[in-house]
Amino acid sequence: MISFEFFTPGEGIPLYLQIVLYLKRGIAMQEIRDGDELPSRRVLSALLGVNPGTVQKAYHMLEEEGLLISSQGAKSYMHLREDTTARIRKELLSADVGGVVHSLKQMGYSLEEALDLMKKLWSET
Amino acid sequence: MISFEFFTPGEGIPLYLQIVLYLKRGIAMQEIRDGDELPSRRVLSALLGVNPGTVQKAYHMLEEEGLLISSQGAKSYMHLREDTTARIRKELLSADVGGVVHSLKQMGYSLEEALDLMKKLWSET
DNA sequence: AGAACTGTACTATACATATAACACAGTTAT
DNA sequence: ATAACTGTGTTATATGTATAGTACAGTTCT
Repeated sequence: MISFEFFTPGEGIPLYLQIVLYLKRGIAMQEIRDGDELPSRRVLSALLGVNPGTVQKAYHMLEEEGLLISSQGAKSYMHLREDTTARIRKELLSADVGGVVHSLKQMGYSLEEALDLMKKLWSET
Repeated sequence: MISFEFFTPGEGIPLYLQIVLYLKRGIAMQEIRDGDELPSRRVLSALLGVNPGTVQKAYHMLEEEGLLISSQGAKSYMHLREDTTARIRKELLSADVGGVVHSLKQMGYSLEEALDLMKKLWSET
């Protein structure tokens, strides 16, 4: 059963996307594998303190991406092919890091300053 | 007059916040200085192709932060004290880079991998 | 004084997000 | 078979974001 113990809701980005993102990160670091069982919509919504419809929206989006399989009445499972992990990993990286590179460049940072900054923030957290 | 020629609208984050962010980045890199004149609500909205109310929301938020001064009928100007630049710079960095450091750590990346990744994306863009 | 600009403030509409409260059908375990 | 779970769908409500259109008051320039 996939755990959500490290899920920490943030701000500025829709809840259902945060759930999607959390699971994709789990896929990227291979903590979530093919066939893993997901909490039901009702259970997860109670666990996270959000609406069942919000969880449904997240699960449904993952199903449309082919990462999740669900059928009426039965439990839901992850569906990950061999090349899926690498694809998700690449997708997340370009979205996460790419945005920051853009910001730092616009703020006039050099690559060296950006690297130093990342080192500093990495050790602080 | 403050220029918006490098403003490129993104997705997933509200337009009025993107305008606020763009100006704060200009402040952080000291391209925008105390007393600088801003485009009027109508002019900027036409320039960016967005609604005047969206620009007003952005300007109003900056005014509430004390970074902008506007009075009825007159033009709007930036209002930046000595310590403001450093404060904004710090605020942006912790928000931008801090979020990515968190993501990369959650995805199981090492500092070295993160640095390599930033170098790669820096040269690509 | 008049024209053209400025900020400010409404109204109405539309869409996305999130909530609550249901209902119904299929699966699983006892 | 029954109970308790599962996925799926509906309705209604509320809030935030973004749009269009309009209006009014103050400022600036000629």
